[in-house]
Amino acid sequence: MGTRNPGQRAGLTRGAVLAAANELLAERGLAALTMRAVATRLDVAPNALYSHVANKTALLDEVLDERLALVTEPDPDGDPAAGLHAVMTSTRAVLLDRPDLVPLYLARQGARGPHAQRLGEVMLGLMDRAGVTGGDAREALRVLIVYTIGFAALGTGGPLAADETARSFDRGLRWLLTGIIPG
Amino acid sequence: MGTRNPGQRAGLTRGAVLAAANELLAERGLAALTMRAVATRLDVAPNALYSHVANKTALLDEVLDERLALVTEPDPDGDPAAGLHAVMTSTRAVLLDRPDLVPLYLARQGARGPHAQRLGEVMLGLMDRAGVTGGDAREALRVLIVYTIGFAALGTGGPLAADETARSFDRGLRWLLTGIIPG
DNA sequence: CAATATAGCTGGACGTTGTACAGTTTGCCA
DNA sequence: TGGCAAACTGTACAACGTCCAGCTATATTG
Repeated sequence: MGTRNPGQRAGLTRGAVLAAANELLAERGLAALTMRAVATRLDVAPNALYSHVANKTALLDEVLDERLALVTEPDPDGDPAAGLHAVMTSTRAVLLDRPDLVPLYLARQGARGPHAQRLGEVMLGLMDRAGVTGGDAREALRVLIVYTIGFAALGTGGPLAADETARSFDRGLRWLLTGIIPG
Repeated sequence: MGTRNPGQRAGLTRGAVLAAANELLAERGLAALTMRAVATRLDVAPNALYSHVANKTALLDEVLDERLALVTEPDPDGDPAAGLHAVMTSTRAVLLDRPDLVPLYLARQGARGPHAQRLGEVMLGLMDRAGVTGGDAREALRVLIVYTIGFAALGTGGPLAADETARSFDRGLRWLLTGIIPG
């Protein structure tokens, strides 16, 4: 019953592999996210995954970017500072649901996937409407991203409780936004 | 010549193990920092390390904290904001010299060693002198640490050059400090 | 409809990692 | 001088990522 069917198609797809990886990550953490574990969950031999994913790094890259798809986009015509505030807050919340992921973003020096790119463009658009452009905008973008990812990384543990951490995040974020968009 | 002496004391010390780990990290990066590599460098069997270090995690913890000893302490009687600025700038520089280390700080949810603790107290002292106390001070401390470690993590790669990144860091840091210590 | 190519899967294996176990050797202290 | 604890060794194990060679069910072609 549960035994694998030698030489038979299991109907494995790239999406199924990704989904299994995500489930594993949510249920048992990053350390448990091994190729073998993903394969076991899909009732498949470990190397079968390599028909759909180049290697583990590539798999993680996709898990990473897929996560960012959950960030809610702000109203592009609303108040720019409020929009930026909303994006960063949402990003932090999304990352906080998978704390193990965050060190990976940093080890990879940030995300480069399509969803990450889209978010960056949205934020640049908001800044543009607030009169922050060119190099200044890119610098500010970097500051906001670093701050948010950093807080997601350090946000779960530590001596402060969750809501206190959320308040700290919010205060610092406002300080930054005030600096970026004065008045 | 290079052969090991079976059953003979090699004069290994905890400090030597730590030093070897640090060298390896500096010369070949985190991926090359394996127990076996450390042992080879000390001309010793891999498991000999376990007489001096509990396990690899403990070894890394000590490498991590040792690194923070290099952060220059500020004048405790100078201008508080300037002092905080100096500590964070120094911290970033120290971490930037071992970029591989930074994701580890984040994976461990911050540093807990004695040097990390000392730095925290110094910073709290500066804030106290600036009139920021209690929960406000702890929140501000967290914000500054997260920002600095985050920037060290994302500071090396990316589209901007090193000096541009340094300038971004400085701008954001000033925004935060202005928020923490107005006027 | 038959022959062939191909993509998806399998078993098995390799090299590397962290670390446990048991034994041997050494230096120190009673 | 006898013995003991600490330091070090060889050996081994489980788990990891990933490669290779085969088998097979499906898709493609004549």
